[in-house]
Parts: sequence; C-alpha cells; structure tokens
Amino acid sequence: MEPRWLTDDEMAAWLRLVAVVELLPGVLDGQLRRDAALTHFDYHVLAMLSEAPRHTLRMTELATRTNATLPRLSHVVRRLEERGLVERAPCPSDGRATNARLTEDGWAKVRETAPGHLATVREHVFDALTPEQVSQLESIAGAVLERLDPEGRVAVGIEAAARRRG
Amino acid sequence: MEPRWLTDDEMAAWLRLVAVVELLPGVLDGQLRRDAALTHFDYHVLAMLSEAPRHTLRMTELATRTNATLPRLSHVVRRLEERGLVERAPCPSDGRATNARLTEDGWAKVRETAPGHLATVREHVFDALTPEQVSQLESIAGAVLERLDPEGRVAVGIEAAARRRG
DNA sequence: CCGAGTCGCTTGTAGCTACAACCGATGACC
DNA sequence: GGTCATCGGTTGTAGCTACAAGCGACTCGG
Repeated sequence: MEPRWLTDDEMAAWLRLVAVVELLPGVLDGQLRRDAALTHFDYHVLAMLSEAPRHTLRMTELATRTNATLPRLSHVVRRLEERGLVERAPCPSDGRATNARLTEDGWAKVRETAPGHLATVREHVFDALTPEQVSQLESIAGAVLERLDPEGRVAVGIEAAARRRG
Repeated sequence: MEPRWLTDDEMAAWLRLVAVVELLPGVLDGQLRRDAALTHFDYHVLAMLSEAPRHTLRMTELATRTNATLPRLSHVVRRLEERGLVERAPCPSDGRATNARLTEDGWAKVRETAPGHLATVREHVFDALTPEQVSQLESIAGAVLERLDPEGRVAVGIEAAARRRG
C-alpha cells in the first residue's frame, strides 16, 4: 500500500495543528482548575446548561452539545452533582430519560468563572489572530468538523450557543 | 470584573475549534488503536524517533518534539520498551541523560502503520480543505502556538520534521 | 575537593476517559 | 397482553495523564 504522502505545506500545517490540539486542552484545564477547580469539560457542561431554558437539558442533548459520549457525561454529571453544582431528576414524560439542571450554586459558579475563562481564551487564541483569520478559522474548523462528525450532531450546539449572553 | 465578551464571529469560531480539539484526538486514537494497538501519542513518539539520526533521541529532546511533559513521556516510553518497540540506554557523555532508540521491530511498526494513519489524516482533515485553507491553517495554528508555548520549544520539532520522508 | 543548586529522568498516586456490560423503560407488532 | 428490539442512562474496569516528590549526576563557587 503506497500512501499519498503529505506535501511540505500540509506537513507543516499538520504538525502545528497537532501541537495546538495537544497543548490547548492543558492550558484551558490549567486555568480553570487553578481558579475554579473545574475541568474545561466541566465548564463546558455548566455553560451549556446555563444557556438552556430553565437551565435544564436532557442528558443525551447535553452530551451532543458538549461533544461527549454518554458514559463520560454520566460520570462527570455525577461528580458535579456531588459538589452541588448540578442536580438530576427523572424526566416526567419519559421514564428512561434524565434531566440535568443547574443549581443556584452552579449558576453562580458559571458567572464567577466565565470572565477568567474568557480572558484565557482571548489571551491564547483570539489576541493572536486578525479578524480575517478568525473568519478563516471558522471555515476551516467547520469543514474539518463535518469530517469528524458526519452526523452533524455538534451543529445544534453551535447554533444554540451563538445567541449567547442571555 | 467585566470581561470583554466574544463577538459572534469569535464565538462561532471558538465553538468549532473546541469541537475539533475534542473530537480529533479520539478519531486519531481510534484508528491507530484498532489497526496498530498504538495511541496517537505513541505513534508520534515512534515517528519522531524514526526521523532522528540513528533513530535515537534524548528523552528531553523527544519530549519537546512530541509536545509532552517529561513524566508523561517516561511512562509511555517504558510501555513501548516493554513491547520491544523502543529501547533505552544511559547517555555515555552525560550520566543523567537517557537515550531512546527505535528497535528493528519499532522501525517496522512505523513503516507498516504510517499509510493507514496518513489516510486517516487526509480523510478527516486535508481532503476537507482547499490548498489556500491549508496555508491559512498553518499561519493560524502557528500564531496560536506562540501563545500556548511562549518558549517556542515546539518550533524545533516542526523544523526537524519538515524534511520528512528520509 | 566539597557543598549548594540545578538538571534529567523516574516513580507513585489521584483523577479522568474509553469501552463494554448492564438495566429498566418504551414502542412495535401480533 | 406478551414478546422482542431499541432507547436512555448508569456502572465497573482498565488504561492513560497530571502533579508532586524523589534520586543520582553534573556544575560552579569558594
């Protein structure tokens, strides 16, 4: 099997992309863990809940909006529940389903954590980019995303979060 | 503390980027684990060794080229050594240092694994992008990388791997 | 030399994720 | 109503990573 090798341009782009994918989670996790004792994924879960009507989402829906598998989400939500940031209740209309809801403490946590997190995102990503590059990044990441997630599960979450700052 | 919020464009780009960062490692790990019982990070380690003179690198140098911390690399190399893909030997010129070297089996593993991995990278990333976008991606990832890794440790590895296919 | 400080790396432990197995609830079908 | 496949979610276990501590080797000033 003779592979189509990568061109020099592709290889350069690939190595940089891999480095970003490797380092970015660590930076985001680091800041949030220091300042709020939260993983970036924890924060993502809380943020998605905070944008939902009544601060409530079904586990399955929450999983797609956080790009997570259901087992992973289940473990994380259990820990968040133990910390009093989230609570779970069986869905009245479907006995199988579970609704996750942000508690008062959880909502407060999101509000006090968001500024620091946003500052980190700005500092490490957007302050390094021109407005033109931001738009290019959106196109590129969107195109790659369609290959990574053919069913387009993620697209829903993006649309929902676009009308942020509720 | 009043944060500078993200613009709509920035938020859209950010959510897509986060999704890529979340999903890409899983896709890469998945293919390599199925086909070669390797993590993407394992593969990265083997690939960097395969490009080095005499298939040998110092642990510290290998860590910078794989964007890893030294403890992480140490654990991974120990496992690879147990599988006979890599071997370690104390550096003759510096008693503190350790040299990691690809074994014959490790070199064979890289050669038989590379085509499938490259196909995955093409399929999920570069086939979705125009040549222009590839070049934009290189600039964008490079700019972000400078913020994530101020000391520029990673730059060395990029330069070294640019002259690939040796 | 010799002691303090640093370097290069390893080890131990806690915590998170992936994968697979599992379980009750639901719906389709007869 | 009973059976079966599927859905929505949880739990258990193995494996990897991060963080902190530790340890020998080097260096440099006195």
